[in-house]
Amino acid sequence: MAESNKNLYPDKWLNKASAGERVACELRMRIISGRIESGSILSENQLAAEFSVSRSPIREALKVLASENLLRLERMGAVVLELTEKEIQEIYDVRLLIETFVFERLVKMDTTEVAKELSKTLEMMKIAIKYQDADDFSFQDVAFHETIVRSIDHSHILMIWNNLKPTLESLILLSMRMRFEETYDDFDRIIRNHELYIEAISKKDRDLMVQSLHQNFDDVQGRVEDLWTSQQTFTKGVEHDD
Amino acid sequence: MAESNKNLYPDKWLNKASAGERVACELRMRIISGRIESGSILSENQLAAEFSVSRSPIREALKVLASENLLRLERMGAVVLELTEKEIQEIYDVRLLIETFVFERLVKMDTTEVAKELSKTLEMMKIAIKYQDADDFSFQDVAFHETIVRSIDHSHILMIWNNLKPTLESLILLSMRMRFEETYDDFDRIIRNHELYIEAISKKDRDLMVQSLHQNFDDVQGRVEDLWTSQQTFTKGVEHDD
DNA sequence: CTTGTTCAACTTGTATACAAGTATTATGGC
DNA sequence: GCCATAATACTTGTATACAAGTTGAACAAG
Repeated sequence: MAESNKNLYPDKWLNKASAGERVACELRMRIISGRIESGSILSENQLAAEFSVSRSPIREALKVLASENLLRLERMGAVVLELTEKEIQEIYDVRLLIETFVFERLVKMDTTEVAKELSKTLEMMKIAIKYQDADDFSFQDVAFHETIVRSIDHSHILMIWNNLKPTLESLILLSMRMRFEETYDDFDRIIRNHELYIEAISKKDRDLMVQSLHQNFDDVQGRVEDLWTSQQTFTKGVEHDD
Repeated sequence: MAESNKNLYPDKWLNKASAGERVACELRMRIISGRIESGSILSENQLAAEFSVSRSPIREALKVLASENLLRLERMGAVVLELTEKEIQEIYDVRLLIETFVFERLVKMDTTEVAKELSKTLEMMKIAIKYQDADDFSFQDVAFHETIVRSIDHSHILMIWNNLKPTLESLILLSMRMRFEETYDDFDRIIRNHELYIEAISKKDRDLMVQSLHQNFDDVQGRVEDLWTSQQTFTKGVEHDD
């Protein structure tokens, strides 16, 4: 029971974060993982007591999570929203929108620098696999896609990404932790897909890009479905993780 | 001097708003209109004194404006960012992305209800023109596009819209106030373009939609660059999920 | 004049206090 | 038992207080 109070969000990603950010990251993970059930009503005082901080950082965190559509702020309390399959699909829609837009810009640019950066990140992902570090792997995976988004220097597309990123990060994190517990074969395929992605960007091959983009989504999607259907199995896995 | 202190944001839109929201709306207008110069550094205490509220609502407002890319929160003070031509262009990129996505969904749905709602809003826009009320007109114009976005019931596309909306609202508001002072002919064309838009949605005519969408952009401000070469690729992805 | 140090006036982040409003529960009348 | 009303215990929104850190200027030493 005490174990289930352990933080889901990696502490080492919170080095210089304020209390509000810490609470937001942890709450986000708990909501997406299902540890906090959808439909629950959270109050500021209750959360402040639980996290041993004042209401100020809690308010900040709730505002952030509401903007990510994980909560709905009401008169009395914040209602936890469900991350349905439809929601996951919607996230995929947005990723497709963003990354396709980015690709169309990229084909008009010199992509050698981006490809280099992506290759570097991919190397790091391989190391993370070698040392079985799901968190590091997730971090690099997110960084991979952020590199792509940032490459075209478009502040509003970047804004959309910044809104999507926290949810995506949490999803990937939970998904990858599960995989490191179970099947290892998946990672070869993930790495190959990323290599395809880099190749598509280097060669400016639109079809290859769409193909790898879809496959990359399937990599996350498949496991996410299990994620909320077998909540207990997952939580156990986390507790053993320590 | 006294005149320049008048609020730019319409009071009647702030009926039930909190102090934080009021400050955010007013600050947004001042930044976008240029009354607050880009590069200025705003501090919480200074703003609290200026708006005669405490730092709490000010902090809330600054967070919001930072998420809209109008400010950059730094160690000491919030730096006001410039709304360059490039930025305006980017906003239209996103509008084009969103509304094209929405249209691709709409053509698979029954659009009679949406068209009806849009027609109603358009009627109100005409009334606003008749009575020369720039604020009402802007309100209905924004509502028109929000109706379109909401019609497909896609929470993440709606999130993107919600992020874009405040800036867009301010831009339209300022633009329309200027036009009501000057040229009147524009409004006939604006109304016609919106009618085209409704027609495109009713008849599910993709070409007409793209045409009216582009013209609508030209109406408000600036030009739209040729970015929709990616339409084909993007459409593929949308159809994939059905 | 230049350089290094100290100090004072700022800044943000967090905690706490207060006011106004809402849901719930208790209570009184029937 | 049942309904209306009042008291109570919550809620949020805002104001204020405090802590920690940063900036920049005054100022002394060389």
